[in-house]
Amino acid sequence: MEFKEAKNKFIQTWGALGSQWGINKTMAQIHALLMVSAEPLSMEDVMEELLISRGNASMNLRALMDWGIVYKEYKSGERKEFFTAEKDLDELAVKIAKERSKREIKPALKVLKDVSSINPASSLETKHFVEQTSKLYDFVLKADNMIDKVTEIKDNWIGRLVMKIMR
Amino acid sequence: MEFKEAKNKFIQTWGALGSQWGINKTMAQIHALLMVSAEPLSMEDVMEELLISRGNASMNLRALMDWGIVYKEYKSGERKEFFTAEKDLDELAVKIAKERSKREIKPALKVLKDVSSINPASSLETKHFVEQTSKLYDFVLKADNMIDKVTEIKDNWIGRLVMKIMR
DNA sequence: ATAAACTTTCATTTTTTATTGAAACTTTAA
DNA sequence: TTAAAGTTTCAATAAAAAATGAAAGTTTAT
Repeated sequence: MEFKEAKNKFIQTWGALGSQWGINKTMAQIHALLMVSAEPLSMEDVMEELLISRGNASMNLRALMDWGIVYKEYKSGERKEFFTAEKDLDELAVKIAKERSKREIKPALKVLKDVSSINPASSLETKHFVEQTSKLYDFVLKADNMIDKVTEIKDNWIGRLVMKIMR
Repeated sequence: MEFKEAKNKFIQTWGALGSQWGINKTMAQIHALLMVSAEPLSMEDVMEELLISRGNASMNLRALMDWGIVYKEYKSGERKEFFTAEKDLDELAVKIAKERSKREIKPALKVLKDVSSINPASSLETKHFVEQTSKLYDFVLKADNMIDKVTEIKDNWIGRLVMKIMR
């Protein structure tokens, strides 16, 4: 396998993985492309490499910047904007985890809290419902807190140690 | 908010969360419904509650069983099949994690390994590519191993302790 | 053996999600 | 200022994913 083929395979795979995890394919592909590009790329470059339209490139680059995992760069003497990906993988994981927590888990938690707070006095059915959703609330809350904690591990002596023990 | 409303809200929310994480809406909704049902439900019950077709119910119940998070039950005297969800949340999380690891992460790892193994001798561009994809391979491998480990935590003395310290 | 009760399959249709591309907008250099 | 270079927006379109429903397939009781 030579470079071009490998690069393409990587981008396709990353895109597919993205869609399986609720991130749109193009967004994941652009990110993949920027990850393995030694130099910042312009929007034109991205369009050409991935064979996508200007609008698509623009929208997904914006989305990636909103997630904080792609940055704009300006080259002196050039009017165009250039883009680079966050390449530190710990940083990348932390940003993705935080963003998904904020966008998806936190709102879900609110709903879980609400629905588990109905008056369970009435039927057996209701009791079971309240019991299950309460457990789920606790569980999701714990999982979400764990994300916060893992996020801090690299600043944290015991955390690193623990990760070594567990491996 | 009374029971029916709360139940519906829970099912809708769980369904939406599912699609954001690459699980189809109906599949997540059926799971939600079974989670909060005190009694096993028949396919008919599921169809009625969620207003979905027989085919849809059948396919998604099968998928949930393939994931190992919904079980068939037979009631004596009844010919129909009934379904229940895995209600132990630790067990649920472990099964989902293992399944996604098997279906998505493992294949992605294989690709990462392949593409990072091309000969980097040639250009600077190629060197950077190999470097980045190798790092990514290591990172994803570590993350995947972590899933295995977390999976075992509840059987594991030091793991539980660690979780307490980190919280 | 057979027919009633029930489940599965899959070609077709519907719904949802992503993409295009051209017009509107913004920025910059002269 | 203005026009060239570049970017964003969004209504229309295309592509992908999910759902339907009727026919085919199973199972079970008699």
